[in-house]
Amino acid sequence: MAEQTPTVDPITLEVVDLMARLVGLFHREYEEAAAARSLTGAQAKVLALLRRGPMPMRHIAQTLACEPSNITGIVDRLEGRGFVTRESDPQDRRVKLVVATDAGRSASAELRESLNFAREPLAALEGEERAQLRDLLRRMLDSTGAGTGPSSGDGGAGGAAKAGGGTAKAG
Amino acid sequence: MAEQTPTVDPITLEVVDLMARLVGLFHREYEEAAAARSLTGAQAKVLALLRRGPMPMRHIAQTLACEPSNITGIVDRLEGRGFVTRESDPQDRRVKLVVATDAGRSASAELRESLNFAREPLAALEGEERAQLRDLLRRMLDSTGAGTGPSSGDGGAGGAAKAGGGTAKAG
DNA sequence: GCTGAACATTTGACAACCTGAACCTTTCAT
DNA sequence: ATGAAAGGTTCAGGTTGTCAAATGTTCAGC
Repeated sequence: MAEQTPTVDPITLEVVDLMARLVGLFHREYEEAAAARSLTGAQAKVLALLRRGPMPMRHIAQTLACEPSNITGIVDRLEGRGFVTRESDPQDRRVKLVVATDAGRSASAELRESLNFAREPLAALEGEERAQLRDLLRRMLDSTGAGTGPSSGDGGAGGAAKAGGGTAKAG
Repeated sequence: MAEQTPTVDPITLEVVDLMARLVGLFHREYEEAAAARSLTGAQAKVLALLRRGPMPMRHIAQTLACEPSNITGIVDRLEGRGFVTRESDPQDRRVKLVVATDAGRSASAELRESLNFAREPLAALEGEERAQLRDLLRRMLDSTGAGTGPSSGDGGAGGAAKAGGGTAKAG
């Protein structure tokens, strides 16, 4: 906090700007792909998380950066459609493990494969450039220690964060 | 559908994965920064769009990829807090131009500057590497024709897309 | 000039997402 | 055994988003 950065590197600013547009693109693609399978974005994210195996609700909430009470509803709807089931953890009966059903797994897999995001914009780069990009991104992410865990797997379009009723009080 | 792409370039896959994590990070940061100023993500996005000048509601809806009726509500709340005003376009009285007030402009500017995302992960890169990253991202985005227009300016974290009631019918 | 199609915005109903506080059950330390 | 702590759920309340049906405005064609 002691450091004053009144004017940021102009290149940095532009990168942030590009990133914002990329985020927009990615987010849109993801929601559309989910909607095409009658899933909402949030439901798809949870389902994607479950591809690695059963997971306690609390862990889901942490990964998605939202309140646990929120997950309850999402899992309710997912369960109502037969995409997941709740099983209580024999180790700790407070915990409920959310498990993807076959339908859930295959829906998530389909969704992941339908994500054209990879092919479209990335096709504009040469092989070596892609490797360059990969290295740069990797270094950025490593620096933040933003590891959700093992990386490859979910195509989750990102965290949820505080937005709703709380701080923002409208007229 | 005719094209078979069973196995994508492994580097591409990894880039997509890294991108997804980055998108998540960015998204979260953006929402947090907005919440810190008592704004929701959607409100911040609209405000960011308005940094370039007044804009018809219809255009806002197009840029954010959502229904115009949705914008009505967001602008309502923004207006209720004195961040924007509605003025009818003298050229076409059907159109309402949304204009950011001084408060709105400065809130958006503050938000933009508070985005630590730039400093944190981007600090891990050298100056030249940042330029490299910028060029690569630029090429990716140009290829998709995802130009909202002149690029630099808004920090809008992206589109909205279908999520709600429509296709997803819960139990 | 008048009529009707097309457009921009709004309204209302409804579903999903999200937070925050209160509550229940289970676990664990004392 | 008792009480604090943790995992989930429920409930109330606000925001975002969709869709369908208004309302007001513009524009083409007659």
